[in-house]
Amino acid sequence: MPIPLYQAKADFFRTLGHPVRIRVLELLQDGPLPVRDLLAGIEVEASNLSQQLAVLRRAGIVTSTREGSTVVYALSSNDVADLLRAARRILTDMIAGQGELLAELREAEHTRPG
Amino acid sequence: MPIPLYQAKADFFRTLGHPVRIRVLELLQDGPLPVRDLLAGIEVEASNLSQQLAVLRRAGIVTSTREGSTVVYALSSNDVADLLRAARRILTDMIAGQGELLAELREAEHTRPG
DNA sequence: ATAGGACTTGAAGAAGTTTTCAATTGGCTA
DNA sequence: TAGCCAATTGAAAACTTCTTCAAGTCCTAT
Repeated sequence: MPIPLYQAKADFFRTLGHPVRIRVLELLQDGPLPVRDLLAGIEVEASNLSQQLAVLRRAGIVTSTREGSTVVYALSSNDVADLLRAARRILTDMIAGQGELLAELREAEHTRPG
Repeated sequence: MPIPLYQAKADFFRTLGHPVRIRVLELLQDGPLPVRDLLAGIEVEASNLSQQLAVLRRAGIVTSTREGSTVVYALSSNDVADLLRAARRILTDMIAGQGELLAELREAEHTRPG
């Protein structure tokens, strides 16, 4: 019994839905990095970062390989970078759109609808 | 104090992270629809659908307009449709990738690492 | 005004996720 | 092999989201 595609999509987006996980993916967009560097770039405790990396690993979004005493993470597909770019575009538009909405709302306070 | 972009992104993805919400967005990809039609296309109680529509509305991803006694929903930007397509592509790749991974794992059971 | 249909809302409990801390593993060097 | 650093794990508590149900709004027709 295969998981329906809409469920898989929802799971995938839910996996992206955490600020630490987003920052990890953004940092990995320019190439693989050791945990040490992720830790330096994100304000979070080591054990919390590890938990979030585990979520990304379980979802198959990143891969980890041990190199000596450090562990290096990488995006498992560069389509993920595309997706993050698409999301940035949408968000930019939406924030701009909300700016307009806000302006309309402010106007509405003065020019009450008839 | 503006919300950091990585937080906005995480919130946005979290909003997409629910099977009913994904199906709503998929149904709206081809144009606006009244709630009645969404309800016909998704196996969920009316009140549950309403709750999920409210989540999408609050996030600014869909808009609703009342037309007589029915309410019509639409995507607020067609970039959302692009994003869903990007997600479908990634998911397809990932599922294929996981097929390979599975094959490797099965092999590993027989050819134990030395 | 009343009834009925379409949709939404509020609130409470159930279910799921996140954070945190202590304990643990794996590798390196003395 | 002892000690250390890097990273991970398990488990409990704190928090958030989801589902459900009863009650509510808004429109249309009688």
